[in-house]
Amino acid sequence: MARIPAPGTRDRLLDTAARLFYNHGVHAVGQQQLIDECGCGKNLLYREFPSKDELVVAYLERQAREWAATVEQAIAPHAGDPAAQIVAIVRAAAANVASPGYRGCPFLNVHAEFPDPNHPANRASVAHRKKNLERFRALAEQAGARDPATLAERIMLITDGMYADGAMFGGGATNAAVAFAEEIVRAATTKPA
Amino acid sequence: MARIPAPGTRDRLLDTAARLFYNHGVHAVGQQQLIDECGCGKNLLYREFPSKDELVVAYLERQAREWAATVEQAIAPHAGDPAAQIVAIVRAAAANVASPGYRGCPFLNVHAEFPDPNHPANRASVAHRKKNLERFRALAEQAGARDPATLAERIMLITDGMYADGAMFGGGATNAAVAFAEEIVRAATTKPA
DNA sequence: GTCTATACTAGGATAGAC
DNA sequence: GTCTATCCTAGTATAGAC
Repeated sequence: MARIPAPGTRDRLLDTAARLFYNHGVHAVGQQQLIDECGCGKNLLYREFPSKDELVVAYLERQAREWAATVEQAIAPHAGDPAAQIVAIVRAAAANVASPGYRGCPFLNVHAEFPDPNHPANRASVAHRKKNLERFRALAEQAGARDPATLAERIMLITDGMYADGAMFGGGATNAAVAFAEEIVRAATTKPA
Repeated sequence: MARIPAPGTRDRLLDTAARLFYNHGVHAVGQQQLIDECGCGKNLLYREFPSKDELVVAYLERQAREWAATVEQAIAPHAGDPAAQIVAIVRAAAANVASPGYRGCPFLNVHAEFPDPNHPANRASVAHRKKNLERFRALAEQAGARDPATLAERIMLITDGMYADGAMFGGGATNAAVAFAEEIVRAATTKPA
């Protein structure tokens, strides 16, 4: 069995691709540019990712893993308090949006570049959002929301709106979005008088 | 003075470009494809739009004109009732999102394809959104909102979230978004007891 | 064997000439 | 409307260093 050659190659390619794809858009980045910036040979790129489509999907999966880790870290301190966990996730998203170099939600951006619903990149971005919405819905249910589906939908509206604002205006509305989310979570989970 | 050749040419080019750009994304549409679908010659395209960048900007301006007309029509029946006008605009946006073939906000989509803040298409899309936000703020003020800027920001969050939802899931959250907007407009404009 | 680097194909891009 | 120039794309294959 052949020994694994240059163990970090795949990660290095993926890191470079993620940076370039996010900053310039997928279509604007050529494979040659990726190779140049990564400093590896073309054969390695095509050994690890036989096509650009597969590379784009791997990029989205990498972003999804990163986001999942961010969420885990954000909700851990609020174990047993699902209402606080919802707000903590919004707060983590807001921190991303407010960070320098923010350029919009990578899933929404890729989706805009690949409108064909049969394209693997399109499917991957939609799948990620479905998982996120479902998580909000589950937390809303655990929090005893009167209408968990509606609360989850509203939280998604707020976070997606915040992503758009961050991409366009640089994140001026993040504080307002977090306060908004706090308000509606409180309103949806407290018993009416 | 030379007579104007084929008066409808520019509009026909713009209509075709709008359809193709919106459905497939700007980068995915070649000038040759546009010529083929429009049925005109290459010289006409480059006479009307010397570069693709200018064509993209013209496309955005066309979308902005359409949206402005939609807004005028939506708010006219509610003259003198700025709170109702805000909701009417959200309702008009929701109707767009729910219409077949919806593929996201054209300004957000173009912005995702042109990340360079110095690119004219980027500037055009940001400018359009600034105008929209300002309109919401002015209406919120006229409606006597306690905090017009916050109400406007929240309405923008909701509409942008609705656009993202429509692009990804086909507009399942439009009704929820309109109801949400109605609620917060009412809450922000009614006097507290 | 593992890698970088280069050459190459086939096609599509913008743009301009006529 | 056709034809050309120039460039860039994805992807493959090959040459040569270590």
